[in-house]
Amino acid sequence: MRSSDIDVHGTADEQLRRAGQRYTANRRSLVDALVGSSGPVTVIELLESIDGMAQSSAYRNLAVLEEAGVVHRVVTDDDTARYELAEHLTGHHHHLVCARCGAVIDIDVPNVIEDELRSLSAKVARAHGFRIDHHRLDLVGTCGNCTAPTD
Amino acid sequence: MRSSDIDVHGTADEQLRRAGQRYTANRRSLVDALVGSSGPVTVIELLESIDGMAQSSAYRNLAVLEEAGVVHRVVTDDDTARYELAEHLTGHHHHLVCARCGAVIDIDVPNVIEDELRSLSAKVARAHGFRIDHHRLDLVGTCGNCTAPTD
DNA sequence: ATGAGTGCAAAGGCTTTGCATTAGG
DNA sequence: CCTAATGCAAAGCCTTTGCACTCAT
Repeated sequence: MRSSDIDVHGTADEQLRRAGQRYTANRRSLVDALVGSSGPVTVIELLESIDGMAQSSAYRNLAVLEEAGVVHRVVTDDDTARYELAEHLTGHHHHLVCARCGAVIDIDVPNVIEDELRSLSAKVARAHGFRIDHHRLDLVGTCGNCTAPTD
Repeated sequence: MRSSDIDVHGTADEQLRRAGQRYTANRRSLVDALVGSSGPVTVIELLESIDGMAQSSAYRNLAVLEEAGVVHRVVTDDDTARYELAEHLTGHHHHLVCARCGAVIDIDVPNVIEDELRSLSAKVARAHGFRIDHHRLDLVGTCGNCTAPTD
C-alpha cells in the first residue's frame, strides 16, 4: 500500500469530517507536502515547501490532522518534531535515523520481525497492565553524507 | 547485568577520566539518582530528587556524562528529554511508553527478536550506506493509571 | 595559581496561545 | 450570519549560554 495507490485527499477529507473538521486549503497543502516526502519532515521544512502559510497555522493544522488520524507526529533524537502521513496512508514502516544530521528514512521490516513484535506486545501488555497501541522501531546510526571525507 | 551488580560510580569515574573530565559531587548525585530509577527520567524529576543543584548544572553535567558514555539521552513522545544510565551499566533493554502521561518503563526483549534486529540492521546498513550504531524499540500504549475509571 | 565546575540570570529555539480578521457553510 | 480558520504578534516551555565566583589539583 503506497500513497500513490490511495485517494489521500479523499481519505483525509473524510477523516476530518468525521472529526467535525473541515479540509481547508492549508490542510490540503500540508497533506500534499507530506505525500511528496520520503520520510518524516520538520515543520520548518513543510513551511519552506508551502509558501505563505503562517507558522501558527502549520502547527495548528498539523495538530488537527493528527487528532483526526491523517498524519502522525514523530520524535527522534533532535527535539524537532517531524510529521508523516498516518500508516493507513503509507503502510506500516519503521525509520532509519542519522544521529548526526537528523535525517529520517522510511524502511520496511520483514514480517518475521513484525510478527514477533506483535506477540511481544501482547505479552508485555499483560505483564504491565498496559493497552499497547503500536510499536516503534528505529535503526540509529550515521548516514553516508555524515560519514563522508569532508568531516 | 544490573546496576546493582556493577560498581557504577567506579565505572563512571573511569569513563569520565578517560574523557578528561572529573567525577564531581554533582555528577555523582545525578548518577545516584539514575541508579534509583526504573526507567528514563526527566531533568525536572532529577532536580526534584537531588535538591540544591542548579538547573544549568544538571543540563551541563548530563551532557558531559552522555559525552563520556555514562548516561544516555532518550526522547519519546513528549518533547522532554529523559536520561538513563548507559546500557553497559543497565544491560540492553527497550521501553514501554504511555502515550498519555509519558511514563517510560524498561522492558527486556527475547533474544530471538534481538538477533533478528541485528541482522536487519546489517542489511539496512548495506542498502542505505549507513553505519548503524544501535536500534531503539518502543512499545507505545496507555498505562494502567491512564486507563483508570477516573478518566 | 589555574582551569574546571557551579549558580544565577538572561537568551534561544521550537511550539502554543490570544486576538482581531477573513472565509466557508 | 455564525462559527471555524487564519495571520500576526506575544507568550511559554525546555534547554543553552554568559559571566562572575568557587573549588579542586
